[in-house]
Amino acid sequence: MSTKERILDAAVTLFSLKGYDAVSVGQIAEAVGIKAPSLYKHFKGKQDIFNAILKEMQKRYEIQSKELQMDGNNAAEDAGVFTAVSEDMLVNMGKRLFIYFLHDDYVCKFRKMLTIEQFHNKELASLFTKQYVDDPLSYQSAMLALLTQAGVLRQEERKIMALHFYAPIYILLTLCDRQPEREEEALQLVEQHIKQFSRIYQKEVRS
Amino acid sequence: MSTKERILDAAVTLFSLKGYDAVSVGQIAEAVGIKAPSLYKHFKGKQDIFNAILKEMQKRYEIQSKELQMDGNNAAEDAGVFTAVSEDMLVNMGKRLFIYFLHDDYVCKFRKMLTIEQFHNKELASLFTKQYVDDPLSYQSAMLALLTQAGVLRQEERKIMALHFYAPIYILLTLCDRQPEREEEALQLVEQHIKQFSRIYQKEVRS
DNA sequence: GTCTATAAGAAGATAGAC
DNA sequence: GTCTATCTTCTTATAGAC
Repeated sequence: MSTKERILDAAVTLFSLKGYDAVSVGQIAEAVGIKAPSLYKHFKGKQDIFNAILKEMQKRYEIQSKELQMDGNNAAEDAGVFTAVSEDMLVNMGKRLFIYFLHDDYVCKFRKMLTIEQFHNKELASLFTKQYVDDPLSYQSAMLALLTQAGVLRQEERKIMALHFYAPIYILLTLCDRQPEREEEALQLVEQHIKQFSRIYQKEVRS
Repeated sequence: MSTKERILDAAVTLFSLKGYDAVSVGQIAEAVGIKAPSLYKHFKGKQDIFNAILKEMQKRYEIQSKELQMDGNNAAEDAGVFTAVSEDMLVNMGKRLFIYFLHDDYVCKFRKMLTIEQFHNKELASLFTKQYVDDPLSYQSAMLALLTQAGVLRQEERKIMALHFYAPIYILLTLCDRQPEREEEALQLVEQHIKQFSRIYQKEVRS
């Protein structure tokens, strides 16, 4: 790992814990194992480091989006076939999403950093909403629409259905960001949530 | 309004926008219309101002909790009577909760401040979770249990049911904190969400 | 690319006049 | 209770030696 990368890594770690303003260039340098002035050979300044993190993260996000969409298309194709096991499919999908978002080191730190900095300017606010609200909702919406068309789930408003699927996962994820000691509890709730979600949205079998 | 109160007001406004570390004592003083050293006649220091905001907000929260519980008990008693209009009752309750949380000036600023500072220490993390996750969930859970017992809603896991009711409201609330321009859209989604929530959780009338 | 030395400014906080 | 003046420390950033 190059020094430039190590600086970004140390910076995102500190920013995710204390926020941009509470972290000094000296602290970043110390975490890397160099002195503050050496850092200016790699970046123009503190803001430049922050921008580099943003740029790097957006690059990773785009790559990850494409991969997820591929998985999604596969999962969606599966949905048509395995109508019976749709609950397990949803549970696995949800848990996988949850664990990935929670345990991927860079993703996790970046999310915390954005959480702290989201009110700082409009671009950061938009970025947060895009990555953690709009994109997940539109992705889940598309997936759930396929399950509806396949006749597995009830015909309900798609967007709201996606909200019912994603919002509980989101609130539990942000809970874990804040209190990692409650991760096990949260993971169980995610599982329970999805099971109950598929139960209540299932097409009723006449009793 | 006393100078002490005006300092707290200016401080919470600035903290909710930029976070504790990005705000200087001088900026707070300027917002109040005094010079920085004058501020030290009212508070021991910057941290003391922050603590006072915290204390004040917890006082208000406890008062508000008691009031809400009273409303809740009333609403719950109503629930047994008006089984037919339970959907409207839920919609009104949800929208009222949403609008109160979103438009009460101090509540709103304090929530943003806590959002920014939640990772700073364990007490702030616990406080955030209590006020915006655990307490609302346990309150909603109690209310929904009464609707279940009254035979209006299906018998499902209470905690998850509360999560399905509250999580969408929570995610839309945090969206509005970040992007107030999307408030109208969010409010419509809240309404749609609750209507769909009561539809899918309703005891099925045999077709 | 790393270091030491250092500039230039802002920060939190105190002393003491009024 | 407010002010000016001041202290000390920390901050970002640069200059220049190695």
